[in-house]
Amino acid sequence: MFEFKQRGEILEKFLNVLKKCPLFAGLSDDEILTSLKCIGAKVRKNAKNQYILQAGDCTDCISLLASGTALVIQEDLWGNRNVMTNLMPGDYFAEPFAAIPDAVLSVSVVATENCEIVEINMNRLITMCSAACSHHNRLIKNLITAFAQKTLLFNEKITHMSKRKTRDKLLSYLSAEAARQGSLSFDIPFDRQQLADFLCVERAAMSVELSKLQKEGLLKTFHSHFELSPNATN
Amino acid sequence: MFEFKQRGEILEKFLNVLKKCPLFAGLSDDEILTSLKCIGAKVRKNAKNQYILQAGDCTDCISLLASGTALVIQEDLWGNRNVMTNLMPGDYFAEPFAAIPDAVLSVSVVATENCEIVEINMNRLITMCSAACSHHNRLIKNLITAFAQKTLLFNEKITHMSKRKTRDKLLSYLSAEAARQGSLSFDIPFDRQQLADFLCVERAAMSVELSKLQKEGLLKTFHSHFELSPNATN
DNA sequence: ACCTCTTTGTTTGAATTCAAACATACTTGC
DNA sequence: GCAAGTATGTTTGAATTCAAACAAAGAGGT
Repeated sequence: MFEFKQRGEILEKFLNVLKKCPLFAGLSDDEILTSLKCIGAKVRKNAKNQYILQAGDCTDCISLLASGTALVIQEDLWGNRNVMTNLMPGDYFAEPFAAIPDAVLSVSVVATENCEIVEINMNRLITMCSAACSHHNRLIKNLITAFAQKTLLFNEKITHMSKRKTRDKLLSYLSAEAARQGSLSFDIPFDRQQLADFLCVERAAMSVELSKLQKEGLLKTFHSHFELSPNATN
Repeated sequence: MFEFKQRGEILEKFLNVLKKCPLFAGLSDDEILTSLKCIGAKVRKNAKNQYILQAGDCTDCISLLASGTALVIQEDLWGNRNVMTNLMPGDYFAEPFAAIPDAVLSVSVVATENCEIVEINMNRLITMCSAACSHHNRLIKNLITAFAQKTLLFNEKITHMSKRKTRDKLLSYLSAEAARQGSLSFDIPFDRQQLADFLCVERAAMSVELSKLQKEGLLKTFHSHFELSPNATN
């Protein structure tokens, strides 16, 4: 754990990722680094399979995934796992819990690869600094947009989950993913078990449906790669 | 449709509701009215069963429900209805779509009673007014908190929906509602069909489960009133 | 009071999903 | 190269849900 005290190699490394994060949209490289210093961002690392955050924890920081991949999950007492979202470099998480004082995490975050995380204190982010730096305004607007986009993402997940049949959940998710990536040929960020946990169905039943869909010619898939036939989205 | 040009009877009528809205937390009555004028809030009315907003629409306004009740729903081509949330006076909606330029509504909002709605332009809300009124800062912080709470609300819904069995979905939702209302005896804002659409199950199957739960002594219910037995939350 | 419409609970057979196996291919580490 | 572990697809019977129909109770209007 260290602070962004000065601009060094390690900051440069993250800059390319942070630039892609909607939180820093419209800011120059220098403004991003100045902001991180102004806000007092910190870096932490987590090894693969470690919990980055655990349900029951409290946090007042919005976390940015700088490298690696992770999953936001919910686990119940019987070991059932619900995958809320996947996290890629540039994604942020824990922001709603950080924005509400003393909110207890209802989800856990698990590293699926070795991860580096930039933590930004939410209070310092939304409280105007005394210097009233000009980009701070921009940051706050970006934060609102980021929240809105996360809400839409959950909206989408609910849309998929609201379908009654495994087949329809799959097609709903895969169509949305194709739309997001702008191509009928795309990779998903899940393996089979994770996809099943994301859609809240049995992996076995899902495998059966994927096989059927392939036999019917609606799609082709190999591991995490999918190719939808143009009429699969009807 | 009219604007908040001056403080009049009609504003007073809404004030009691708006005061309860987290968006205006920490603002005095006068500050709320000043803000609404500053931002240029407008009022619209919708009769029961009318669409307040429809999927496919665009809006740049966050909407506050001032009176009446409504449902945020998704409908697919086959008439399947997914109830995203219910809306009570003081609740707000459409805010993620208003916060993202040109975002198309993926949900509809239907009045379940006659409704009055206060519409607030999102751009004017998040853009500092030239007067830089002191409460504007507070409003923006409130907006961020409001977004965060909405995200947690969707999180909860996903938690309920992620349960595989109707019974578990019911218990998950009812326990959460009891916790929210701070009592094992409470009313829900849904009738049976709406609750089924909220949990994404068949009303018939849900009715059967509710009967079973009553026979097992885990709860009592009559219409929208529920009483959980203390061991129902295990 | 009467009729109609709405809401809720119940029943039934068909369709779907669950849950637990198992087989196969592929990785990973030694 | 080999062994152990992981990921994926398949199969099976049991459990659950769907979908449609119907009955009963209640609300609302005339």
